Amino acid sequence: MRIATWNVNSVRTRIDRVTAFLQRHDVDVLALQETKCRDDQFPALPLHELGYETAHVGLDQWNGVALISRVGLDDVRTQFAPEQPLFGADAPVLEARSIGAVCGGVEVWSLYVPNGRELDHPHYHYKLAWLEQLRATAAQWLADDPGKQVALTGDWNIAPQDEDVWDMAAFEGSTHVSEPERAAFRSVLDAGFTDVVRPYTEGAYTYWDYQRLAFPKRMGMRIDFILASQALAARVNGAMIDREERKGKGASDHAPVIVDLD
DNA sequence: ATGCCTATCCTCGATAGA
Repeated sequence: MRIATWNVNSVRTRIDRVTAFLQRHDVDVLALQETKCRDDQFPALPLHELGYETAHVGLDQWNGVALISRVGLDDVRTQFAPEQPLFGADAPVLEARSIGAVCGGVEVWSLYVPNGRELDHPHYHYKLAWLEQLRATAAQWLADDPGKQVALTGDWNIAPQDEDVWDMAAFEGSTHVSEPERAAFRSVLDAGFTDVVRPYTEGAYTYWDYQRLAFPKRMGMRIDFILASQALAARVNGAMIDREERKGKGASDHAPVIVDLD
């Protein structure tokens, strides 16, 4: 079975790239982030025509996450826990940042971790609270069922190690590399999850800014991850980052991340 | 060195992205 995750940065703009990607890599389950549309705007038809089921949650033009599967799509949930933090000063809202379902016996989550914006911004505290609740929830899943096969996939908006950005000096005082964010990411690993892609893609990035020729200059970041529970990690036999997908006109600023299971 | 930012909408400027 092959599972992929991709911050597509608008699914409507890039639906042709999505269908081409699914076919090019023979993908069974694809988790999308930043679909940037409402449920009624999600382009499900071309995916159904290829034999995939779809589940999507999107409230407006911001955020939005989806699961696309041809190996089953059961028990769909549009928040990882009832306690998933809300955002907004006046009227806090549950943003469309997580969707999970059981696909071919694996519980797959498409996660879009809040960006954080600035270190002193309310969004940064929201990001840390969101990650802490995800950790607590995922730890409880494994406490209830140590053999559970779970994939926490998506755009984590954290570069966990210095090698995950092209130049640490360029990120002085920025989000994505701060110690609290890195500690939050490590705490998810400590809860019983493993980055199953890194061993196969040493030194690779998953994101390159649209500006300043970042992609050809190799000024990238590794911020998209597939974390697997122990039972799932034991099935992994390969992984890759589809850097080709970042090339050309109309590319997302993120590349898809793929993992292969026995 | 696959290109000098891109997507959205209550759209021509503001907001968000990382």
